[in-house]
Amino acid sequence: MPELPEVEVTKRGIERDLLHSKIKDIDFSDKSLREPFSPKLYNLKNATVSNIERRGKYIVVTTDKGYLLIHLGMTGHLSVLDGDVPKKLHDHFEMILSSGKIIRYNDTRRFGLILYFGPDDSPYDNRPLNELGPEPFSDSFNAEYLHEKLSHYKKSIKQTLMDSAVVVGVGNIYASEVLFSCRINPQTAANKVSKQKCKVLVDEIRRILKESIEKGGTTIRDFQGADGKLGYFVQNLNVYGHEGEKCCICGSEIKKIVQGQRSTFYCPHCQK
DNA sequence: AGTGGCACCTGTGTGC
DNA sequence: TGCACACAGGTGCCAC
Repeated sequence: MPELPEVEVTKRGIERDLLHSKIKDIDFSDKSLREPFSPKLYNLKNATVSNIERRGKYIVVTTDKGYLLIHLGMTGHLSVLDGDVPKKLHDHFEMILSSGKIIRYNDTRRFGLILYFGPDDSPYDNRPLNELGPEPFSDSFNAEYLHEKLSHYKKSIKQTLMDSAVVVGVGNIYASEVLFSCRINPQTAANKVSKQKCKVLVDEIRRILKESIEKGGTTIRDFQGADGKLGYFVQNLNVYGHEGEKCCICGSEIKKIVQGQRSTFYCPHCQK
């Protein structure tokens, strides 16, 4: 489901109900996500939420009794619900707020991650957050940085853009879309991408992610914001999922290839 | 240090 | 209709 825009939309969706509110109770299932749920999560009972941030594809909830780190994996989803909504299949975690609302986490494939960090143990100082590359919207993500970083990688630019040590938040959909916008062939070796192209990459990554956030993210199968709304950026996808269709620029056929066990979509004519 | 392959898990669509 | 298989928005670990 979620790349950076979808996580940002989710974060904004829970913010109004969760920020400055009190967590009355915590509940989680006995099935584990990427890691098992820790009983320490109960430390968040009666905690007051002071901050909610997105870092890469992670959501960090800060309280006076510790931190909650949430990753949505492939199929994770947070919703804000009224207290009397019954649990559904694959609901695995929830915070019951003193307002009566519930923040509930559903994750079909359980590739997500929910971790607790103590008040004196910032998640920013620990894995996985401390190994992440720069935020795409930050000043430290610029053409100079990207060009230097790419020089270390011989693998394809597409796979390299999806590497969270290089830049966070660009997943399988937006990697294809960004490279199409930049007219870069996804199979190009990362260390062969010119500094000029790096400048274009930085600009296009920012533009596309920003536009997607504004449209509520991309809904391919099941993504929805915390309010249940679907994402409309799917209408702006030019290549992802468009195998066999005509390129909107040149009219030639969009191809699908596999790189690192993930599908890549591109226009062989526009992206040389 | 970088890289490819695989693992984690469930649901859905396709082709035989 | 049933079955086998491929594939899906992510990430971490392993051996090379």
